[in-house]
Amino acid sequence: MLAPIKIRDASLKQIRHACSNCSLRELCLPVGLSRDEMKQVDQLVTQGRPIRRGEYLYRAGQRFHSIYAVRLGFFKTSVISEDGREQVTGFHMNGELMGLDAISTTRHTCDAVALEDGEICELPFDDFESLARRIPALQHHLYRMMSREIVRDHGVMLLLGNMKAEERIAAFLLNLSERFEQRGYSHSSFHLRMTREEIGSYLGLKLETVSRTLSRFQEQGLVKVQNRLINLTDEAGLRQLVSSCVRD
Amino acid sequence: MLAPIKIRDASLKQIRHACSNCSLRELCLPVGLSRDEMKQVDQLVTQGRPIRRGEYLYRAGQRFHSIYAVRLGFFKTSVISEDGREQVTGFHMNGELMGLDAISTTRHTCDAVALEDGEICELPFDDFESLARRIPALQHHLYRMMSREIVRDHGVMLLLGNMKAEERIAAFLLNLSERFEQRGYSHSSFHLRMTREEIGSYLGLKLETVSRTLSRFQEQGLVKVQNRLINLTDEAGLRQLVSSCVRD
DNA sequence: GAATTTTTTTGATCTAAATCAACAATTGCC
DNA sequence: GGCAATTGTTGATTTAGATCAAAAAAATTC
Repeated sequence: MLAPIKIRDASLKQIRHACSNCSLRELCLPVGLSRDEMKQVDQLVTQGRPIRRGEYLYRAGQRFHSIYAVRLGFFKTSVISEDGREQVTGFHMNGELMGLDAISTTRHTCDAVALEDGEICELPFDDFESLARRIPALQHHLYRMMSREIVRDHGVMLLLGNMKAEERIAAFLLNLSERFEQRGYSHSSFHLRMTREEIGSYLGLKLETVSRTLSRFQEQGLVKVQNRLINLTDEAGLRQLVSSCVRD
Repeated sequence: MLAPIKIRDASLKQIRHACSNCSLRELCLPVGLSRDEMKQVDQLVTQGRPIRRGEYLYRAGQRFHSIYAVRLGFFKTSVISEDGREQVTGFHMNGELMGLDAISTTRHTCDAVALEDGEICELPFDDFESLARRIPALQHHLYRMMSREIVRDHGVMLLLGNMKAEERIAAFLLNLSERFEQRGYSHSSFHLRMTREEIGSYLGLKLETVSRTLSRFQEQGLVKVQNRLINLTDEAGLRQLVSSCVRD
């Protein structure tokens, strides 16, 4: 969830635990599976496939067979409008699922491309579904993951519909920070895998605005920017930016 | 799907058929259930409850128990940011589900309110889930409905991130038109159930901009506007607006 | 059905972000 | 390691839509 809708997500820590050290981590499955059930899921989850930067997992219009779990790396998904405008719909890192949008039409509705070398897990959806019928926790888990995607999208809608450039970028940085931290990386220092243009496309801004805003943040001592390396030097300040503007 | 991502939805007509005349229409379940399965679903789907205009189905933060199927009427869902800004996340009419966002956290993440008197069906989610395990078509159907919501949200993201006011409003009118038509109402003449402000909140515009744009459309002969009654007098023109601006 | 409140329209002005432009820095490639 | 291509920065200018304001029209309430 990118924009600050106030809902506590108590389940995060739990999930992180469950994901830490088993072969199911790429599914982020909560604990509670029997040894036998685990084995069945394992069989479904094919060995992670290495993916090179720039490689597409799928493109809009292609037939849908599998959902994809990021095991490693950084991906972007985007939709292209009739007249060729790109809207980045998300950036995805390990433990996150892609392709859920395709279930409804049995065709992919967006493109998914790797922004750095990585590894992904392909989950044939038919198999997943029938296995889910036998393993309630698995069924429930997918409902939860899809629901989470909807919540995330609503957050982006709030951001796009209501926030101004500074707020959007602050929210974006804080969101990345949080997600890196959840994965055991530094929350205050991280590398952007995407271009300014891609950030802009996600946030509904032009790349110049993204660049300028980052520069301004730097002047204000909120962040330190060296190319794509970001240092959050005043997280509280950023947080304030997100939730304070346009107060009435 | 609001913005024109080019994916054909072949299943719509089929669904409409299935929904036409059975007690499951509020779930929009595709055919293929046995008589016995139907009966089980029927038991789950409580008798539709009448809802008055202004009544809330749920509010953000409340515990999640059920998803809601609109049987009749017109609803809006919206998220409120920390500092009180409202983002309308959707308008919902009969056959559509609300509350899917709540599955992930077991708390509702948005408000749902009736914009006119109507009738809704409450579906206790736990029961739904266990029934879904026994009825594959039901399980699959919920995955599809959730996926569809994700696709729709991506369309809104495209609209908010890339389109200008005129395009947004044209897309919005065409989307309503299509949905009314799918339900057997006129596609060219319909009544807006929401205020200009609510339209604006959904589309990321101020109410003045919505009003002005509608007036301009009227001058251009694209629509006829009488209060909330809308007459699409040049659908082709509207369609062109949506897909032609900012061509490069 | 008169009075109050809410919603809508329209005009004037302002402003945040887009656009246009030029150059600098990085990255990737032969 | 040098060269081309991509990506990023910064400045000047424009503009779409926001904001402010006021009045008109509808809807609601008593």
